[in-house]
Amino acid sequence: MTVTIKDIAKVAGVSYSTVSKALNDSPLVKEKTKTKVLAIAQEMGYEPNFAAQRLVSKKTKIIGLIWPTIERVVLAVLVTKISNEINKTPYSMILSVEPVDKSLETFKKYQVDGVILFEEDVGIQARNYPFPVLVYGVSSKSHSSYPVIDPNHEQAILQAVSYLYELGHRNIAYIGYISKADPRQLKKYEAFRDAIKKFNLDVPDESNIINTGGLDWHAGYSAVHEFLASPNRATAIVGGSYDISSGIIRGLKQHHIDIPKDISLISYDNIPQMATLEIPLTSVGVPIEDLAKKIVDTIIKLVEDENPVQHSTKLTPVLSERNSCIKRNTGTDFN
Amino acid sequence: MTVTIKDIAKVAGVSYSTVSKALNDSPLVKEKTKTKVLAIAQEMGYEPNFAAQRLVSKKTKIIGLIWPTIERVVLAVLVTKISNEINKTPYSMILSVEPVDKSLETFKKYQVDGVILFEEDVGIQARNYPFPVLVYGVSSKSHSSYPVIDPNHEQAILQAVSYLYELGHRNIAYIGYISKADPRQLKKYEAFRDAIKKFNLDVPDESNIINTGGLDWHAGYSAVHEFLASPNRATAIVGGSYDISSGIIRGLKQHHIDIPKDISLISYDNIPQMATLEIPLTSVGVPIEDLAKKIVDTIIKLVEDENPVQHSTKLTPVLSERNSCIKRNTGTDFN
DNA sequence: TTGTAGGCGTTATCAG
DNA sequence: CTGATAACGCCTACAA
Repeated sequence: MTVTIKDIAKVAGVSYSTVSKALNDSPLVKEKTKTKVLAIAQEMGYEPNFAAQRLVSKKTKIIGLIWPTIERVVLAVLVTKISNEINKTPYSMILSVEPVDKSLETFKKYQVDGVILFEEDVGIQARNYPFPVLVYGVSSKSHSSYPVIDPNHEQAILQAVSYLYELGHRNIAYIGYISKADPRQLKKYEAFRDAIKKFNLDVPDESNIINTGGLDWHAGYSAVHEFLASPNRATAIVGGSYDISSGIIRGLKQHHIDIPKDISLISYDNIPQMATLEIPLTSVGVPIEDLAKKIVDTIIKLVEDENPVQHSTKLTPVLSERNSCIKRNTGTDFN
Repeated sequence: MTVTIKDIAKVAGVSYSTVSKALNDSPLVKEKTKTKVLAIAQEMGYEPNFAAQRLVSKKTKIIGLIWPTIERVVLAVLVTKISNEINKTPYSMILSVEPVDKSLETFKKYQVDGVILFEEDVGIQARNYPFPVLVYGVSSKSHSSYPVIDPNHEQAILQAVSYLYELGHRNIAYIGYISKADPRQLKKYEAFRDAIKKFNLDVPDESNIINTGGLDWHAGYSAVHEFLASPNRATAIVGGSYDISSGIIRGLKQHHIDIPKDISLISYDNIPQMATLEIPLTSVGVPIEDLAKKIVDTIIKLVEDENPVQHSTKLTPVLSERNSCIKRNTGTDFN
């Protein structure tokens, strides 16, 4: 037998509407009765009935998260953080690992208040759903119908290249997954091309750009062989993701190439796990906590605002130094 | 404006209680009106209001899943499968990545119908929660208060050792994480010891057992060095988990040791991903789909039964051959 | 400041 | 077979 406000009312000797008001901290009830009711509620172990609250409020206080491809570390970390953040609010999170369309249908059924979508595919049809949808990914025209939280890959990669340039590196390679189907990966690749062009470091045949063909550590590991086979080996590498870079470390290690003595390595993805790798990796990207916070703040704002501003946000990535890159003699020094 | 059964009632020219019955396929309404109502509901795009249904039914149709440590591939796969399975039922899943105690409190608030718990710690206090809790892990006295789905590590490991023995291997090593804090890992270790004892293969100093000290691929990778340093190197390895074994492959490869020509490798964890590793790995364990199905079936049964049988289940692991083990001359052959 | 009454959308129990 | 009607637990005008 769960205790309801009526039970409390009886014990407190007031009507249950008064209890309701007291519980909701309404200014319409005397401070004294309020504290009394609260005390009794506490004592009786009262828990509000969500279903009833929802029925009347028309809100579910549930945020849906769509994450169709669950098996990658970085996103797993992000999901964890998002869940943590949501749990700090009155909302809760419900996860769907089904395909996007199906997930949205399910969420519609469940009448969630809002949806966070980890965009993995390009073609997301912007149907009319009865809740705001926030996309985490690359902002562009293609899905302009939804607001987007964009971790600003291009700026992050530019920071990485710029950092290496400052350290004196003039031959810089990129090892990442170049996938037409994944805007996030594509963006990083393009950003790298732009960055080295900006610094006049680009090589005509793009031999300093290696496509891993995948996103797991093994893809990065394998790419190292290709990297080492290059006639003019770069002195520094930008790794496209956490998993890939962890593979790169392994690959270089196998060939007894020291990081950072022989080769500097900087990675995209700014997550704490970077520090606990075999070699703590200097990395660029929006710190994952900030990212999670921003995503949660935004979706809740979208949910609670009457006329939400449907604009996208580009975040500001930061560079976290962890000693996997060192200064390099550029040849223009005077000694 | 969402459409309710009352709206349908008006259009159909019947009372809304009839609509309710029709929608629930009650035998108390004529087939003709039933189909008519259903058609209208369909046409008007009716979606039942979960909050209202829950309010009256006292059920939320939500299963909570507690998964405090999200960053491991095998469990991620299992969660995905469980989610898929639950989505085939009228239930939905809500995931919590918070610590066990806090998760349970949250779920209590949300009045979930049941909880699945991936046991990571030994000391789970069996409080009285208003829903059934199903533990995935090792069945033992320590948490006898909850029913447990046990993937039967001991039998799986025995199958692996037995399989290698049949192939002629007499020197078999185990590489896994031996953690007192993780009953699942501990169980596998103990099972291996028991298995080789059974076949009289045990070495006194246990030098054929290597503790990776961790569960990620890198832990397995590092353990290979230790393995190779052993004076009497085994001819076959039992890997403790998917991640660990993927590291072992890598480590052996680095030393130009061929699988299975030089060394046979069999792994715990029977997931499809085993087949897509660099070297498709023969593995033992309950197939992950079966596991997911069993878990979901069981929790739903617990939820829906009036007097649920609180007993634990040990599943039957299977061995899936994928050509990472070969026959070995035992020395007792006659040629 | 407090209590009364109506309603949120459904299901279930009775009469008709 | 069908239709009132009363819950379910809570919120919120409106009355007192």
